[in-house]
Amino acid sequence: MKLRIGELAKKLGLNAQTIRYYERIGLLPEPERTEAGYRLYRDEDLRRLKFVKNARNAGLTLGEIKEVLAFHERGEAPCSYVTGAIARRAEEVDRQITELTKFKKELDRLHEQARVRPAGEAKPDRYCHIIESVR
Amino acid sequence: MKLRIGELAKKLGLNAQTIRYYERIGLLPEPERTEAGYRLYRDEDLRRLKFVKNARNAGLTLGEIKEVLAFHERGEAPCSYVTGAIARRAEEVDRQITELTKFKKELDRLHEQARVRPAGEAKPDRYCHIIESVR
DNA sequence: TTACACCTTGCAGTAGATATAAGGTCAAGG
DNA sequence: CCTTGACCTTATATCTACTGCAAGGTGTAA
Repeated sequence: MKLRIGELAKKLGLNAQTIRYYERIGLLPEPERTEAGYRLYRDEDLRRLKFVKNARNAGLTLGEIKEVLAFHERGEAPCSYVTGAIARRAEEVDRQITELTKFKKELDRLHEQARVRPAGEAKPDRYCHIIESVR
Repeated sequence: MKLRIGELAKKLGLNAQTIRYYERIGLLPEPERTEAGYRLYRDEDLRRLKFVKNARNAGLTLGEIKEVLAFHERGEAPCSYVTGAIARRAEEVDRQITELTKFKKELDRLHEQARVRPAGEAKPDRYCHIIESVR
């Protein structure tokens, strides 16, 4: 019924350290403890942490997730905030894909450069002709 | 002829702090100083920093760049090392593009979800139906 | 009893910078 | 001569999202 931190971690595929970290930064409430001081998590905690994990998977930062949880605590629907965060993230991802695609082309070109002028022919005024040919 | 850190930074589109940081981690040698202690950079320093910037643009980590510069200092051609680093990076970039593309699809789906069930209809047992629908 | 897995806290480290504080230098204008 | 402002100095903290480690406590099974 009640889980210790290792069990909770395993259940969600997280590191126990990560869960403690989330608690420290206020993303998770302080849980109940056993007499020996072990953290004990209830279903509610499991749900909350699952939510955090999903939100991370959706690309929200921990800061944004904290915001969303704050909405929840105030009894407000965070959905419009979430929608905004997701839209921002989607745009960023789009930009990243564009960047990386250009970058990949450049890397392939550099790799070609490496083949063209073989290694060993170092000139003293150059660090490396491959890098030197970066555009 | 000789540049102060701000001029060097502007010339290369870098932050002066970044240049000091590079010096601190041993990527750049300690430059000459004026009597007042201001750093003075020569053409050689400019070339070296330009190289570092290019290598960063090529996706090498600062650690890898350090390696490459060490080759240079030993009078060896770093090109085969560089070729390896670039190949590794290219593979990684490919993986990232694949990941991000999947992720973008998921974000778009989530955005669609947000439209489907309008905000305001919060149920008490849920944090946010958008996030809850993350796969 | 001893081995072992698990838990605790606290602190340090990662990459690659960027920001801030508190102060020194230098040239121009009033 | 003095001030203003841009620039420089160092040292330290901050950012993100964790991860690792040390030193020790707990709980159970052989």
